[in-house]
Amino acid sequence: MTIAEIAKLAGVSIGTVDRVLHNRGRVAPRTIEKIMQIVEDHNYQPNTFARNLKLSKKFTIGVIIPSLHSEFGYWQLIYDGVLKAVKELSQLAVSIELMEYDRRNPKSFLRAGDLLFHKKIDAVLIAPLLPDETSALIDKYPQLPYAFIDSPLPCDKALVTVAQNPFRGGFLAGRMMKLLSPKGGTYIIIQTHKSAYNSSERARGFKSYFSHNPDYHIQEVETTSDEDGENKIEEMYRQHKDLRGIFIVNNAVIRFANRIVLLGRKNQTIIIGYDIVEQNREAMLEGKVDCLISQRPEFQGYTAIYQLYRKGILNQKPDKNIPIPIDIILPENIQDDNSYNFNHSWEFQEDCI
Amino acid sequence: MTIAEIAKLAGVSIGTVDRVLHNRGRVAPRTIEKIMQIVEDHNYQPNTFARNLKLSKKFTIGVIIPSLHSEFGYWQLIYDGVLKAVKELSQLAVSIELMEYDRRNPKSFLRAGDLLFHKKIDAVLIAPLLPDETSALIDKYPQLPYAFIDSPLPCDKALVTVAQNPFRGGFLAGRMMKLLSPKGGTYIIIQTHKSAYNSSERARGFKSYFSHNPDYHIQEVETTSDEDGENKIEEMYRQHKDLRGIFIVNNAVIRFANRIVLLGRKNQTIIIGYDIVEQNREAMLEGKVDCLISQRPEFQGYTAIYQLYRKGILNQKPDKNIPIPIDIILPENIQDDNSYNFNHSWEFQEDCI
DNA sequence: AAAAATTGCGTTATCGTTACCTAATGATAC
DNA sequence: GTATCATTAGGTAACGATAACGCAATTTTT
Repeated sequence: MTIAEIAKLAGVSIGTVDRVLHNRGRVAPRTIEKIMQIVEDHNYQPNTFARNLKLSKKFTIGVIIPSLHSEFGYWQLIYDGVLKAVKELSQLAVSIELMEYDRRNPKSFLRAGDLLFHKKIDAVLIAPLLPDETSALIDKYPQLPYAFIDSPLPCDKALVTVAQNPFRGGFLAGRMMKLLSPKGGTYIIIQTHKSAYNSSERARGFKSYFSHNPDYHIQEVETTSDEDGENKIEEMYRQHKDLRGIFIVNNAVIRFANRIVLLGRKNQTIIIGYDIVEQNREAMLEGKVDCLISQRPEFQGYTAIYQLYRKGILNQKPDKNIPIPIDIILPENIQDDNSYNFNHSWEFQEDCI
Repeated sequence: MTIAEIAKLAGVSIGTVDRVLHNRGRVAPRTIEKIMQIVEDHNYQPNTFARNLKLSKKFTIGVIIPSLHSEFGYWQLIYDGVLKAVKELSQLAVSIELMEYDRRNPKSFLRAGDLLFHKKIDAVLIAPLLPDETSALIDKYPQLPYAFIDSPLPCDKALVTVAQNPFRGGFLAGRMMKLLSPKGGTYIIIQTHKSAYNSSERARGFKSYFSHNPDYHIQEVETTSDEDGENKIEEMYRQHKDLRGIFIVNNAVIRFANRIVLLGRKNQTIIIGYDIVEQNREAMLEGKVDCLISQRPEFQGYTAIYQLYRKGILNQKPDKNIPIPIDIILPENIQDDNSYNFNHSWEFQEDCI
């Protein structure tokens, strides 16, 4: 079904049909009705190729995420996925503008946002780690479609949210802790970004798993400065002779693992953390970390870009939430981590008959 | 950069440029050279929208998979993902032709193939469960792009393979067995499709995990007819008093779980199987199954269609292998199974402050 | 009542690519 | 010297959607 066919059926010209379809007025009410009837009856869908050819629309997505080199390269992994998607979609007029910020410095976030909005942006991919500032930024530029990544923001300002359920992630970490350390004792949750939604929810999920189990005593530790956290760990070992496990709610697990190994306490301590960033992978291979929860950062970046593209170029309604599976990584399957990385792929050949 | 611009730079008409770009001859060697130089210098990429508008190409993907209602609905899940992708891509001229077969009947596979190829097909999505027949079919129609799904075929006839590494899956199942049943004893691997590549590789991976562990004795059981397998299980319990775990290498886990519960042996037996099909989900919620490995069937179908589309419509080179992550499902995280299903999504709101 | 503005609709050029149809030019054959 | 052919190249009509423009026929304003 094309505009010309609709025009023929309605006994008008394509110009009139076009004016009806785009609500550009200057059409008699009876004509509008007749045309809309035909459009609905035949379920007319505009030809995407013709439409985009004519409009020669450029679709630029602004990307606001923390510094790529921060957090042990976690954001670089997200950005890898973004780049992969953009590469695939470049011939469909999609491009990006990257703007990094320092998540410990709210002003840098607002600055990044303002800088970005001075460029021509058609959509925004944002990691809403700073809820208030993100809300403020969106209120300042409310007309654009926003995709949230890595972490949800409990509001309906997002077109799509690509993130893992942090509560469930923490809950599952609890289950793994119990499997890996069945005896019970004292267990510690470490948060380095207390105010972050993901952090506190993961901690809540972990506690929730043990809430009815009297054998497991859960302690929480918050840290601010860098050395602070490691020192608190030492203190905990002194206080709790039965300290058997540590759950770090983010990718900083390597910091604490190193200290625990240094203290000679690794043998008695199960360490569970987040994300297969390079240093964590090495730590796991060296036996310093027992379990990692992964949230597939490349996939998140890739998917978020595709959702915005579908909205912007294809005019489709994206899924409101894209839940990221909770991957359990153990030393036994970290070799499969290429499964989690778009840039490598395993070869079937070697295993084949 | 457009064809018109190239033509201007080369001092020829767009018709000539077009003839060069499509190798349609009738151009002087010197002109060809000049035009190709410009094309390379400016890295000319044809406009996808214009190209497809002009060609108004239809891209139909033939889908050959086992009956949707077989294997407890596993293939329906794959097909759900296929449908989701096709829905998104329908406005980009993508459509499918489904052809089901009975994997126990090689002839039905060949018949399905022949039926399919009588229709206008531009690409094929195929589950190569029958290696010889698949090879034969491809050799018969070698010019089309093929995507393999669910299971690899060790040959280079596929444009793209979307599948999980079955060896690693079995290996990880071994690890989970050890975690869930740390005592050791006799453990059984059950295969219902011995000749299937996935089945035998998963079994091999599981055995490999325990290959240097004298505490775990691994026995293999093959079954053909339906009741046969369940009866063999009974026999095994009689023979091995220390039978502590069963690994079923596919989604038929429910069959054996039911029998084991009936025998009153569930308490002493850890049961690990594959795939969150509806019956397995229920079985896990009822405590009949302890661990499932999932291979994200919806994602497989979705991704495979997208890869073929990228090749067919966008003329891009798809990734050769798309490895599917090995998901570990436990009763504690099966509630998150919506994470594995495109059709549901969790709401952040309920958990938010 | 004349001028101005509005309404309703048709016409047409354009986006970049493709494929076909001519039109030159030069070479060869008679 | 003309007819025939091959080679090389230019011209152009689609593909479908869009939006500017044009032109009557009305209605509103002065």
